[in-house]
Amino acid sequence: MRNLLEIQKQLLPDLMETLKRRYTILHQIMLSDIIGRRTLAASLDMTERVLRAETDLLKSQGLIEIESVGMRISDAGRRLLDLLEPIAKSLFGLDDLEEKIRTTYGLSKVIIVPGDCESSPFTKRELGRAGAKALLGVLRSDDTIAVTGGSTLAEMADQLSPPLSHSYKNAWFVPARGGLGESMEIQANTIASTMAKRVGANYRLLHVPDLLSEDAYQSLGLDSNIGEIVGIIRRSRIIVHGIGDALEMTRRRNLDEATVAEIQGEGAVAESFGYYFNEEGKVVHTMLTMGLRLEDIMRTEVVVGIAGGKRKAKAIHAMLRFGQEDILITDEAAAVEIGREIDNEVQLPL
Amino acid sequence: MRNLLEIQKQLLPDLMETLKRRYTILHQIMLSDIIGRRTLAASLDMTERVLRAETDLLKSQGLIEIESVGMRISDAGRRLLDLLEPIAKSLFGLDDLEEKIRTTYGLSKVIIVPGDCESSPFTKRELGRAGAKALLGVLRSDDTIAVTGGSTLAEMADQLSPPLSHSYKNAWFVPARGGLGESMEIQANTIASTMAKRVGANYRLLHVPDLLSEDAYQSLGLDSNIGEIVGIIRRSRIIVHGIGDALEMTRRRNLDEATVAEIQGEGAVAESFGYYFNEEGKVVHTMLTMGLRLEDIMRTEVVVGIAGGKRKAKAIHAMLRFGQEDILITDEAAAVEIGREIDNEVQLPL
DNA sequence: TAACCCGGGACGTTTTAAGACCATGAACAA
DNA sequence: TTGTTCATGGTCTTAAAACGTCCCGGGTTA
Repeated sequence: MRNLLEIQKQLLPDLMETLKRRYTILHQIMLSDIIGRRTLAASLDMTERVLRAETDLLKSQGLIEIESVGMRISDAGRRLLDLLEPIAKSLFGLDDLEEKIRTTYGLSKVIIVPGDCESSPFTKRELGRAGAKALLGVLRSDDTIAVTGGSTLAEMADQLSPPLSHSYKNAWFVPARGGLGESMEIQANTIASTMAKRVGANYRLLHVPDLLSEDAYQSLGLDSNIGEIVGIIRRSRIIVHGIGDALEMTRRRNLDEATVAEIQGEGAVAESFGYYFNEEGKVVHTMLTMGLRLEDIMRTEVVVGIAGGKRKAKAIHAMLRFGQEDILITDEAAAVEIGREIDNEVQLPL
Repeated sequence: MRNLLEIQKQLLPDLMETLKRRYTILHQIMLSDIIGRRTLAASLDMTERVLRAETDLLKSQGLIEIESVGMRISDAGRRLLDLLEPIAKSLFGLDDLEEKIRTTYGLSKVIIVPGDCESSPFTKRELGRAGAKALLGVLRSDDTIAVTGGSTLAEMADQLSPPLSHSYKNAWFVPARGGLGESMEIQANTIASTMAKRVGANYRLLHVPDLLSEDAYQSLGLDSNIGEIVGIIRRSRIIVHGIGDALEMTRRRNLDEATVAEIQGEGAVAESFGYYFNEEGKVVHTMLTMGLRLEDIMRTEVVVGIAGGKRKAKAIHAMLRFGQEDILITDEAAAVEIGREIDNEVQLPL
């Protein structure tokens, strides 16, 4: 059932909006027993004219009856509404959840794609698409954008397609951090260059390992070339970062057991751009690396976090508590978990 | 799955059109491997510009890839097509069937509503709605319309709602025939008056029984009042008639056993406006009654037949072979049967 | 009976879709 | 190598649809 909608959404991107709108109108008419056009328009916050177009359609479909005293739902309309209810629930459910998360943590935007990244590669792709769309929504023509690595970011880069007739040839994509000992495709460097190519922008790479010894850090810091690119990175207006589970990231970074134990001992649950966060969103561990620093993130105008899957819910939630996110892209599985935790928190003080 | 599609058809009738269009385009691109805009536009009979709008959208959805050599379907597009196939079948199946029936019997229009009248009252209602819509499509402001009786016609009358801003106050609705010994709601007289009222037209009634003795026929024929209304009936520009199973109609008319046996013996399968037809569409039995005669039907401009349900498929088919129909409104159950029979016919000569 | 709200009509404005052309570039055949 | 063909993508103009807004006659209600 739900599946069909997802399929159609690809061919009819504005299907959901229309469906929601008409459902809402029909629903409102049902609730109101009988209601006039102007009153209805006001209560739904629509202009009279567009409402009229919709009600004319509903009438021609036999879903409502229009009389001189106003509009009322027909039997067919009532039946349709019944059939539509479960669909509408899930349709509006995510909206509500987006709004809840948004207001709770003061974000400017939250996007939840239906499904679960962990179980479906399609959902992961959708997550990437949503991220790409969100990025294009905030991207200006001469921006500098710092991106981290990770498979989700890689997917996002793949899904990034330049909008028709808009030039980003003065924009710069840079990696937020150095390279991890991982496959090429999900390196921050790779992602920065892919994104740049896809939208017709420029890119700079940071050729240093993510994890540095004190010595190496000092000596590399003196390199003028590296210094320059780090300077660019730190002045980014936009950061797009994945969010990782702390434990998983220690493994991916191949940290030694002592360090892993230390990080775990500090209660770290989330990792992003080289910092480890505990459940309260406090930084509990910092890695000595080149690239973005905590203070840069604080002053960055647009911080876009992107991650999905139930297993990452805790980590995402920690990042939200950290409080620097502006836009969150996640999936239903993670969002539902986060919503649950928000409810628990609210109930505790009672 | 199918269910949701039906719901959407009600709430999003316009989106279904675009869904079809985009599916067709995507499908064609898939079949063509790689194809240019102009070539594709020509093969789909669209102008280049509107095709371009669609392909731009398909591209932005990541369903096709546009290169300098032309357009080709992407992996995601191919997957989507697979998923969409069963849906498209039901979306297009009926259209194809309509066209097949239409061309086979030289009709001007065939409308098939999804479902089965016999099993679902909703389908019957839809049949009525479709009939009403079709009638309004051919109705002029000063027409005379003859209608028969029957439950389907009654439903059609109920679903008839006057189109916005069009006056039929010079139109006349008349019954095609006299009254049957049946319930009031499905009398031709009742239906004619209901329809007339609903579109703001006039009506005349024919107060004679459907079945007449020779004597009665002669004497009533001399009545000037009846003569006048029969004259109007016979000059109708439009006839809307139900189609009945022959056997069933003999029962409804309460014919005596001898007559029933006679009609059956003649191979009658269909009944409409008082005539019985065999499988080949030949009139095999005529009832002595007032109202429309065969020769009137021959010269009538617009003959609209409306009936549904698998059980009536044979009868409908016989009427099509009779060859006087212009518009046929039926349901999926009957149409599928008819389609099957057409296929058999075509294959026989091979 | 007066005030109010209804649907439906009308109209000017704005936005969107469509049509028509052209520039440019890759592929291909001579 | 060069000319031709067909592709995309851009732009300009025009036609049409959508929209905001106001008004009118009619029915309902206080």
